[in-house]
Amino acid sequence: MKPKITLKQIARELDVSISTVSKALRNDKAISQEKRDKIQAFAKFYNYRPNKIALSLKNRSTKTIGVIIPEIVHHFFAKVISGIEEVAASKGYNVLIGVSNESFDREVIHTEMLVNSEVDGLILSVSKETCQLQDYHHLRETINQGVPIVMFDRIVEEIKCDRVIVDDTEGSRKAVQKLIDSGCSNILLLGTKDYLNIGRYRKQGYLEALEDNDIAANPDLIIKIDAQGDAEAVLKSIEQEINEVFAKVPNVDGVFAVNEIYGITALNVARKRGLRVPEDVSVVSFSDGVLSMHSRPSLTTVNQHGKQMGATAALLLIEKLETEFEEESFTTKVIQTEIVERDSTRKPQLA
Amino acid sequence: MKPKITLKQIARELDVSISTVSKALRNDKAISQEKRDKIQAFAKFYNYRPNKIALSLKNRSTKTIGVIIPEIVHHFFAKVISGIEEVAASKGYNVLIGVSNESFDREVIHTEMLVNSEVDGLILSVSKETCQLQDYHHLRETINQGVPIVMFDRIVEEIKCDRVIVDDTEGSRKAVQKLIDSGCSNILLLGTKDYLNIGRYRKQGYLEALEDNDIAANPDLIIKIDAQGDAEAVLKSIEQEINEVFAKVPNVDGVFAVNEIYGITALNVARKRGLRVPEDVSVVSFSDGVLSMHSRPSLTTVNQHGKQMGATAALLLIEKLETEFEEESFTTKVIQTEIVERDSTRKPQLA
DNA sequence: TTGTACGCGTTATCAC
DNA sequence: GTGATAACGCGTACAA
Repeated sequence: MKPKITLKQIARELDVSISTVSKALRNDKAISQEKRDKIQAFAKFYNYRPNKIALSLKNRSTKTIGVIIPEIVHHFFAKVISGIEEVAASKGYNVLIGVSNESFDREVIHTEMLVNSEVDGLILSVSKETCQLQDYHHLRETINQGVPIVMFDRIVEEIKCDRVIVDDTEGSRKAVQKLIDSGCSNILLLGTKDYLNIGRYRKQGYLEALEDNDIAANPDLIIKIDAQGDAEAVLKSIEQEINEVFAKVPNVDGVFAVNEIYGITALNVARKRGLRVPEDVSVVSFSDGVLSMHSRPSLTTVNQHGKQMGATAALLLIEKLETEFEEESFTTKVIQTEIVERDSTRKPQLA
Repeated sequence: MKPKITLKQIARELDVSISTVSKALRNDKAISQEKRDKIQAFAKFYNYRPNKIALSLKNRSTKTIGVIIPEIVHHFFAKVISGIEEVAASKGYNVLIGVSNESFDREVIHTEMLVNSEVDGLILSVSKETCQLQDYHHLRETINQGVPIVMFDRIVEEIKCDRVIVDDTEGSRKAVQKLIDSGCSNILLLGTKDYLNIGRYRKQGYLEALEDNDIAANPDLIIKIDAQGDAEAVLKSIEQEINEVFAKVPNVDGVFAVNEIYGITALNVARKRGLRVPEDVSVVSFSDGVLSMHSRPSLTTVNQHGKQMGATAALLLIEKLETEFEEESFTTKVIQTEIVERDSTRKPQLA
């Protein structure tokens, strides 16, 4: 039954000035012990809390971090947010979230809304559409307005800002090397369109690993999936694409998928075709989810450490926000991936 | 290269008063057409945007909704947020997120931070710990401060507020009925501790379905999982519990799990024991995730419609925020569940 | 030791 | 038509 109370009300109630109350509450020795005690007790009783909006206006800082992601119903992004949230909370920051839904327009709208004095800084992963359109004016303006940006995962190389990325190329290389080490030589790459950096880099890692081992790349074994629609439809379409490859190139003995869904689907398709996993065909995928742990056989993955990415991005941003003299220097943090070996790959054949 | 610009700066630049600028920008006919045009052009050129913080202070409304959830790396909650976000964005609201991590203290801290003039209203699902401690002072205070609350999923019956819940009991009843219809009679319930409403209600639905069909409940077939720790460890422990039941009661022919993980795990355990799914044992689970679609066989589930829950909660809240005369009336919306039939259950035996 | 005045950016009211 | 003023809630430099 206590409505919000302000300094002014306390002042009137206790018959002192507002600034006396303000000082008393910050325990300013200029105020007599007696008054301090009295005011503090009163404030405590009425559960006084400084109005954050007023403070934000005064301090020109909202202690709030904006986060814009393409999609929240996605384990990777959820993990990133959890990392951001944890760090932010520990440093006294709030997290304001916008979801672009892979749309350029919504990304721009969210950026403008958030940057408009609502957040001190922005963490974002650009939408697919933005990658395609290559229109980054909203990001430039944000930075010009003095709001620092940290990009993660899907970064834009043309924009100068702090970045947190995964060692995509290296992660892929390691994954494919693992397949090769366990005896695979006809390795299918389940990738995405190249306009996404992750699609490009992961393909590059795949190619590097082949080259390292003097295996010629087979174009038939590189497919770029670009399915759209609802989940069930996408699944069907992926299944079909994979099926076609298996039909065309019967001696496929390894699959490297750029994400978990593709990996699981490949695994299921292979088994439906009567192939044993991992005996006949091994599967590794990049991963951001929970599917790999629960599939049968469980899926060997390249762990992206989403939570760590989020935490790193938040630390980078808060550090920038809290250092006075901002020389124009930008950091790029590369989060190392890690292969989590499960049952969809064979142990390396030692000699 | 345009730093933030304020009314004051425009006024000085154009040598008029601040209020003239303010009026001109809102196209007030009191200002001469000439000046209006000039000011508007100038403002547009410098990309003027009213400072939201100042507006919040003035209007005593932040156009921001606070959301507190126990866990964000969880498909169900991610979906709820996506529903909230979508509705909020369409109504011009922002979403501020706090994650309690199932901790009472963190829930309280987040509540206090958010309610402290930062948000106009709160949407929340209480943490497990809060359910156990039954300490709801932070929620009461929030409401007393005039900040409306909408609870979803994990609600607190002692607190009067709007609610969005799933028809847990009915959903469970339907699921178990489905198992019975397809010929099951020894149905294992994989539940959780009763202090969570969802645990209690889902068990109740299970019991109701049995009773409806004159099947006596077997205590050995009702287990309450309460695993904690990291994901892999939890998984092992669940597997073991399920294994023990199968060993003790060999004629189990159906499993009803209160969540997807338990369902998938049961499915995997059954198959590892050489049982065929769905021929020997059928499995149905409540679901909030993506596992069910990708498992083999795919899992029949009770869909919770998380996104719809979020959207409904947001609508309820915004409606309350935007209606002037708030009579003390609270709504409880029940979101209907829906059985999504996949391959872990047999088709009903017709006669 | 306490109070006054000012500014953060905005809008609304009222005077000129 | 236009501008000065007050108010939202706070903190702080400065005056008393």
